[in-house]
Amino acid sequence: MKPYTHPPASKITLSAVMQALSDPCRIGIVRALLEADELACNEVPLKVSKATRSHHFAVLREAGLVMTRSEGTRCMTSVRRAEIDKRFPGLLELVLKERPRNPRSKSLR
Amino acid sequence: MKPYTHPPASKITLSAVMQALSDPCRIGIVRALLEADELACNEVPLKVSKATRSHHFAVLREAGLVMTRSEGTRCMTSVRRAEIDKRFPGLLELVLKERPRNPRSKSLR
DNA sequence: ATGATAATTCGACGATTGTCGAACAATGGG
DNA sequence: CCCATTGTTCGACAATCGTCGAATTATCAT
Repeated sequence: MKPYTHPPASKITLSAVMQALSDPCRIGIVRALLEADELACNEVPLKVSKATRSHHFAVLREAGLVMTRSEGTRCMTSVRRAEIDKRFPGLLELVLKERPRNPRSKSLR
Repeated sequence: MKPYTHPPASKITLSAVMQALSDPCRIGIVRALLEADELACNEVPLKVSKATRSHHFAVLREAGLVMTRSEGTRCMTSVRRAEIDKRFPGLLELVLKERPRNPRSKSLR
């Protein structure tokens, strides 16, 4: 099993969070997580390899935006909603409101 | 003189804005601008060269966060507050609330 | 045990980024 | 007209980033 590490809420910085959300792919991940509450890496529709997917999840995790617990062979990830809402009120609403620019594309980027 | 170009509000994307704010230096610029309403590049206290400073302002401008008008030899820059507030409500408040982390102070509150 | 499934780790790669000094351009003041 | 002030632009550089395939680890089901 993997010992996922998550920074404490007090260590989460605005710039790190912004950096994590600077990639449209990761914005899509966070939005999907917000809408589904909890998802395995697998279940987020992305057009990237699983290596890249894993990388994006790690970036979000290290920025403090998401929390991952491993369940069997899957890794269930969810947004640290309460903590983020408390520290950066309104931020997650921005992500939720952001609709993909291209109405043609169902999966993000 | 240079014709500063600014993207229309409709072209401003969340990821571009996040990317622009992913640098602590640029977060500092935006906060200073929010507090002062309008500033010349010169007047923002930064520890970087003027070339880098100019670069940061360009990034913020191209992301749609700020607006620059040239007045004499100075370039006066301000946050596009109304447009950003409308498109990304709450975002600028996050920047304003973010206090620079002082390593000396244990608990802010 | 064997195999299937899920995710991480490991190079590697091109692209982008933040930084700088130096050169350049535009303006206003004597 | 010269010159100081203010920004921009131009390489250049190291560092980081997003991406991938391949190898690896971990877990579950048979």
